[in-house]
Amino acid sequence: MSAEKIKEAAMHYFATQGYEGTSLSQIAEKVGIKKQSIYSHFSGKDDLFLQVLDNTLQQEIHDLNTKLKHLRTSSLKETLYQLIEDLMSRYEHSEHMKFWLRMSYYPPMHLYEKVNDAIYQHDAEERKLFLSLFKKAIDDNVLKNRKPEHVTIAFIALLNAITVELVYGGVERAREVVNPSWEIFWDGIARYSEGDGI
Amino acid sequence: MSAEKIKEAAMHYFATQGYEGTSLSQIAEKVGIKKQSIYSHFSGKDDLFLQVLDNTLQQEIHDLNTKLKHLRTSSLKETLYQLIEDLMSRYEHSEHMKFWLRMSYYPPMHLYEKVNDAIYQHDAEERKLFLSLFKKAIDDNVLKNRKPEHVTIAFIALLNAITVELVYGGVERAREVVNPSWEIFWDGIARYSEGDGI
DNA sequence: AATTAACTGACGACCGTTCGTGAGTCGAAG
DNA sequence: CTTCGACTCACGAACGGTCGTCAGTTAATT
Repeated sequence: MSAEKIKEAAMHYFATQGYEGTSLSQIAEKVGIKKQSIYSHFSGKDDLFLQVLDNTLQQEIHDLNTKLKHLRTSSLKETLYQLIEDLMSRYEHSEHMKFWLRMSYYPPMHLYEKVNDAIYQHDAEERKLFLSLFKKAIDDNVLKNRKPEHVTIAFIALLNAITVELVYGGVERAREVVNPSWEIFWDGIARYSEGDGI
Repeated sequence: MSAEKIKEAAMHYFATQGYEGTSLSQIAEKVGIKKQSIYSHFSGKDDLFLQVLDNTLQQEIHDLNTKLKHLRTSSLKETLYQLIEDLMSRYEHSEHMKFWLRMSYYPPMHLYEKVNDAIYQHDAEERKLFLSLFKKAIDDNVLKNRKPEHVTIAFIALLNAITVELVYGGVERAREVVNPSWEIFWDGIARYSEGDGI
């Protein structure tokens, strides 16, 4: 019960202020307890952090899976575009993702290995899902003659670019980047770039 | 003399551990002095940080300018590709850029406004330079019928995507992203996508 | 009676910062 | 050539705070 509230508060501050910039008293205050009481649920700051990290990883992979399941009937073009839209709305509404991002880029140094393992697991999962998407599209003759692995890499790069814009300009600024980048990307991969509507 | 060494050391730690994760004693130790001596040159941690930030901003803009000047005779395709290569080699060899990046993404909260001003200045300069590049290319009929502003945005997004990969996978991982992303990007903007060799 | 979760109190370590001091440099005055 | 004062730079000592952590206690629940 209270452990969940602690993890929520911790995630919020870790996401907005980083690991070093967040103190246990700050977390405790937000929950409404004293900082020493955190030790009733976690063995220390690192333990709390790693549990938050673990929760977030599972959440992220789960989100991605259900999202792709829902889009299985759509066209590739629509699926990809929806993934971009989804990225932005998730960033706007979920602290999970902000936390996940920040720790992907700049984890606390003394926990680097553990964080990296989690990231690697997530990235591999993500890559696998996208790859199957593009393989199918190539079989359906939708795409230019490219290796599906390369298209996957480029699409993830596009998502990363939008993500960066989210981090440092928020949703309104990311919006300005999406359309130009998306159009050029789609032009770059689609066999017929015009007149197939979205 | 010693102020320069302090700023160098500070930049290194700010870049690798963030503002909150860096202590003055750590910086002093690297220089070979005591932390109190830093106050002979700077009025405090914030002052030191802001001076490092300022140096870095100037360096970044200067670098970009000279780089573009050197490339003025090359074709657009080669120019853009060289800018990507340059991004990676600069990341590999210069601490300036690592510092700059980290503080762009996650500045210390109480200095947010000042950092943001610097970033805005840099981004505006960058956008201006790229824009003139693409405007000229459109006049030369090299590109598809797109607004130069949109191409600029998409190219900066591409650079950002590569930058992200640099941050969290280093140069070797970024290399894997560059070629697929670059080819698709160029296919997406160039009027004739084949046979103009680079 | 046993377990749990919150509390109070205190710990040493480190943080950024201030103050006063002393050693070194340099140019001008004697 | 020496002496003096001003200036620069690094120092030790110490400040009030905050950090993460540990130990022991209390009150409520099972």
